[in-house]
Amino acid sequence: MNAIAPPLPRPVPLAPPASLGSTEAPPRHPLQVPWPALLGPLAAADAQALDALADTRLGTEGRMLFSRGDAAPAVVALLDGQAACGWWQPGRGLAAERVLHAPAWLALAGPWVDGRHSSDALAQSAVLLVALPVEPLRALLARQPLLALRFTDALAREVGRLDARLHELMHKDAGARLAAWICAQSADRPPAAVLRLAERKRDIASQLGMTPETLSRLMRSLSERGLIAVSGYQLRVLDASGLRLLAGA
Amino acid sequence: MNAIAPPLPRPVPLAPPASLGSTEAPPRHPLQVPWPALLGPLAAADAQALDALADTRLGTEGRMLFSRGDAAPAVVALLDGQAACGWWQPGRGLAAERVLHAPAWLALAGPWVDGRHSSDALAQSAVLLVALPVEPLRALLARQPLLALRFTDALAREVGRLDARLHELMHKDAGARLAAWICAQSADRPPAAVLRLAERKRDIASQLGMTPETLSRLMRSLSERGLIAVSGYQLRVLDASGLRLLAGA
DNA sequence: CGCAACATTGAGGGCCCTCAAGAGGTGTGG
DNA sequence: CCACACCTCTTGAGGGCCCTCAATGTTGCG
Repeated sequence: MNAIAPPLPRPVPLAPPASLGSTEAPPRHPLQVPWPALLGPLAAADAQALDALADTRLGTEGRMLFSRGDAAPAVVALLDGQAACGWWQPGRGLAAERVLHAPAWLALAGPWVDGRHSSDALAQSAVLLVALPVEPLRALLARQPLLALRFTDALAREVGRLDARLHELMHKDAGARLAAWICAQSADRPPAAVLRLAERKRDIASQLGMTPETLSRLMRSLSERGLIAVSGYQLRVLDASGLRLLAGA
Repeated sequence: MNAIAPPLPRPVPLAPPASLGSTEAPPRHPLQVPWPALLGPLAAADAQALDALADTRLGTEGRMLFSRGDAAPAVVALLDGQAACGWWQPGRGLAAERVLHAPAWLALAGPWVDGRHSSDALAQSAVLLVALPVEPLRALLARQPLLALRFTDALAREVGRLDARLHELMHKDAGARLAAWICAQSADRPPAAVLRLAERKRDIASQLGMTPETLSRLMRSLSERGLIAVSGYQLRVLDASGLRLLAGA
């Protein structure tokens, strides 16, 4: 049928149901943190100052990193591995609202304003985290205004992303959201490149606000209409303009 | 039936269909800007520095304030009046994604990061705006780190609000969203106070991601079940705990 | 009064969720 | 090596939520 390549094993085979519960004491871990990837271009002195505050930690696959309502005394970034933020429902697992691949901010806004995490977060692989305690960070930013502006920019980007997702969720149907997502995924790639899905399909569906069943049906529909070719976790865009049309942009 | 008081006229009788198009040159308008309401506690010197950058403008009811994709050279706040941000659909009007009552930020993140507005904005009454050109603002914040932190906080609050809305939209049905909205509206009020809806019901519905018809039906349903009492634009909560239960929190 | 905009109410239907069953892949233990 | 457990995705059947379309009632204004 739509042969691309033999299907590959799934991206991150989720560990046995995450055992919520006690936070095992994580080992300290000296490391060179890639601040520019998180905050943009940075003065060397600023990077060193952040390093001085930084507290890096390891987490094992399947571990709960934090939960909604937990005290959030530090801004947290993901330096290595994969993690999902969303809503933990007992018996149903974590409904992912966003899946993060390092390097990325895991908790950027929550600690800043009300000191609470606003979602549950789960390690989907072994992860390496870095935490910046917010009070010392505030003090640092009060001395280094250019660094403060980098955080402003990062937060503004976050607002933009959330705004766009909210807009899509309110005004587009499931098919359009999927088409838009595929377009976004293949945006900065060669036209006919093979795209490898980096997350479980159920997580993709969850982030798009639909069920895995609906995602599967829509994938088949797009495939039958000749817009994409799918095989397991590999995907190729066959008709980019048709996809954009469907996406309603 | 559920008598509270005679219904009052609607909040903001929307002007004749907004004439998109040319931006009439708005008059300058000297004014004391209430920065603390927008940014939190501020040093007097910082407030004066902002005043020096501020460019206040008047807008008439029904005027388009900006459109999606427009260049956004300045951060904009609403100082007086009412405005709606959302999606302008030719022939269908503006689907409001958020309705703002002064004082509030109208465009806080967009100018910061990509210099584009991410939504359409419409004046729902006569409005008074204040614009802070982003480049001079950056320069100011680079000199006044405490002021930069105030912007960081404002952006972090914005992220929190968007995050919460996204979560509700993804996981709650229309009834739960309405119940949650009513709870939020009556949060900081005496228990049995009469609540006056400050926006058109179609805008409330739009912000909650539902149609006006669905909102109307749900209002009637809540009213028939004795949870609230509605009369026109007045609303009273009769069973707060029942509402919270319905809201799923 | 006539007109315009809004809200309400009803009828009908479509999108997408829920539930269930089956296929394919992986790791484990006998 | 095979059986088994367990996870994933897929596919189908059925139904509910909510949207669309249309008609009616109300309010405010010229």
